[in-house]
Amino acid sequence: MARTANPDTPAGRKILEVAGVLFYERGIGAVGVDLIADEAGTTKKTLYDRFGSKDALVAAYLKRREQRWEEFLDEWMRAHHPESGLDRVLAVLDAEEAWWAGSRRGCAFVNAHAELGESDHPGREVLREGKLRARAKFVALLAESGVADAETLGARLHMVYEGAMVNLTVGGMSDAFDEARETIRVLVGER
Amino acid sequence: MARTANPDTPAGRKILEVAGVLFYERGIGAVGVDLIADEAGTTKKTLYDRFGSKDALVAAYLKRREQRWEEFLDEWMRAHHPESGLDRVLAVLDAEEAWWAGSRRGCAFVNAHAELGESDHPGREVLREGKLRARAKFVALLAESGVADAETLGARLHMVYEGAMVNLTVGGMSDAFDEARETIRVLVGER
DNA sequence: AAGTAACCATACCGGTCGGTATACTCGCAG
DNA sequence: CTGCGAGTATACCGACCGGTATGGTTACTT
Repeated sequence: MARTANPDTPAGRKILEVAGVLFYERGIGAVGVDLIADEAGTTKKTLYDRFGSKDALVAAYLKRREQRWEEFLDEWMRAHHPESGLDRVLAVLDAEEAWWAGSRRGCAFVNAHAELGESDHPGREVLREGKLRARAKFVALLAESGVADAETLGARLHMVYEGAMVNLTVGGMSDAFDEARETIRVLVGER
Repeated sequence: MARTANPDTPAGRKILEVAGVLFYERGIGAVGVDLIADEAGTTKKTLYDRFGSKDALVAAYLKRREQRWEEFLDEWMRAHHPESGLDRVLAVLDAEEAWWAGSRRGCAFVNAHAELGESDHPGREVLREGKLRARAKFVALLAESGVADAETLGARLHMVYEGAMVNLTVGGMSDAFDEARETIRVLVGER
């Protein structure tokens, strides 16, 4: 008797894939489990057999989203192989712009935070971890390039990066990422 | 026959006040009109007589929130009367920290954007305008102090400010505002 | 041959959602 | 005294919500 079901089956993967699109595009609360099951060509029964609850599916969606973004970023870095510390940081912004590709929905984690709030939802910890990992990525890129005080500078650059996302999506400022890149140039001290 | 009712009545004001707390604290989708009516000591009938629909009430909530924040900020400025351009900008961050006062729910506009998405909701324009006004505030504070290129610098500082909100609330980074103030000092060029 | 994991199909549950309907009271202005 | 705007109280509506129940079909394993 499997107390915690294994979601890694063909139907389970399809459900997670469909949920990934629907949750992000329409919001977590706005998408019902019936719709996800239908859209995935399966049934609610199977969804609950694989994931146990909607909350667990949401948590799986967030984890998967984080994982997919990191894979995307790694591949972007491999394809564009920026060399200087500054270029490597700026490449993260380029990758993020490409990652969204026109969607105005913004950061999935910020959106999820708005819907999950201060509850004890299993997905909440994923959000916090995701932002900490994003910050750590900036710090690591700077440290690899031998930048002094990478910790402090990385935190500042990450903050600019997060602000650009908000300004682009909520504020509709289409040049937010250009501004962010310029701001980062200033903070890194390029002249 | 009033096609668009006037919400500015005792019951209407009470409903808007209660909705302001509930929508922010629990999220727009998570709060039903029945709850708002109950909590306001009135009835759903009155709510619909005043506002016409939940969407309209949400839009009114967002407008009111924007207005209250600007009043709060003005009063904060009057009470603390910072003088230098830098101090005036930093005071906005101080005010924002005081404005939240411990809540981890984050920016009401960012949260609303997550729930309203790309629909044609009447509240969406309020969000975009709100962020533009926030940016304009930074620009104005710098321009008043005779800073050169206030437009560019103001946009950058505003971006840092928005990033700090995200990192504090979603990332749980409790020192986000301290980092933002330091980053702003660097960008303004204080030494 | 028996067991089991994975899956599909359908029906059902209690609860909540946004929104409407009906009918009544009160205070005030013409 | 009549009309009306503002308000209360309650009942109702169809739709949808997350979650469960029942039952049957494959296919692979032991």
